[in-house]
Amino acid sequence: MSGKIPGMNVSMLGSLAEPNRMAIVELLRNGSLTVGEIANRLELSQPHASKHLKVLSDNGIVEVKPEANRRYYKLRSEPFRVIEYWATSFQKDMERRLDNLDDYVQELQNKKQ
Amino acid sequence: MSGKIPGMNVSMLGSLAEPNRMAIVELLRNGSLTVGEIANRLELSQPHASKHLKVLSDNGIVEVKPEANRRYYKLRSEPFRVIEYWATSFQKDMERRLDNLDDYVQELQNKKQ
DNA sequence: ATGGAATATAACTGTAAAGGCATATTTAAT
DNA sequence: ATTAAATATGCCTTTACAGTTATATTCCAT
Repeated sequence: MSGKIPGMNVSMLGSLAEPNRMAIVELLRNGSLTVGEIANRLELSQPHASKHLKVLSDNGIVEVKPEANRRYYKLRSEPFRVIEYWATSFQKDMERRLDNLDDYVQELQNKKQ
Repeated sequence: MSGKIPGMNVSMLGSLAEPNRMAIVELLRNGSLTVGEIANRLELSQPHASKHLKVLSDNGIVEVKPEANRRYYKLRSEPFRVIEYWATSFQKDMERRLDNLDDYVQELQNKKQ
């Protein structure tokens, strides 16, 4: 069962486009943390932290490792590879268009009519 | 360690994290387009397209070149460079942590208490 | 088994943003 | 001058989601 290659999708981006969730992600750069630790450091209520972590988890940004009472959340690397690839592809397209002078050609065509 | 990435902010990500705006951005891969062309191809109302373009413009994703009656929108490259750099920095941090066995160390520390 | 700690979740509220409609503004053409 | 085309913007409604509170669940310790 070859897993489908997860592409770029808006909901993944959306999960990162929220201040508290971005703060969580930045916090997890340094390694895994429990819900309580995350809530404490970011001064969020526990349910609030859990909710944001669920969004991040549903979008594949983080993964959980239960350890007795606690749940350790940590970043997954895949979404960041996907985002990097996506962003790079845009830069390549833009460079290519510059090389081919598509802009200039298109501009001329537009002025023709 | 590993501070914030200059230029990366959630509202920029948020401007891309909406289906119609993502569609606009993908459409603009091929070059600049007018509001009307964008609205037609994506089957959006003209005001709707204009509104989304304003969000993208306010966040530096696109730039405008007025040409008589029309306004040509095209992608800016900077935000994509910023996003790529940001995503790359996360992968580097994760690789580094793997190399340093930070996970293991942290796990031990956590179990100590 | 009982109590407490850590976490998840359901129900609720408030607010911000998407989407639609009408209109203002700018420019070209006649 | 007048008309038409392209675009922006303001107002309105609806929907989505962040945030709070209360409660349920799970696990450990005694």
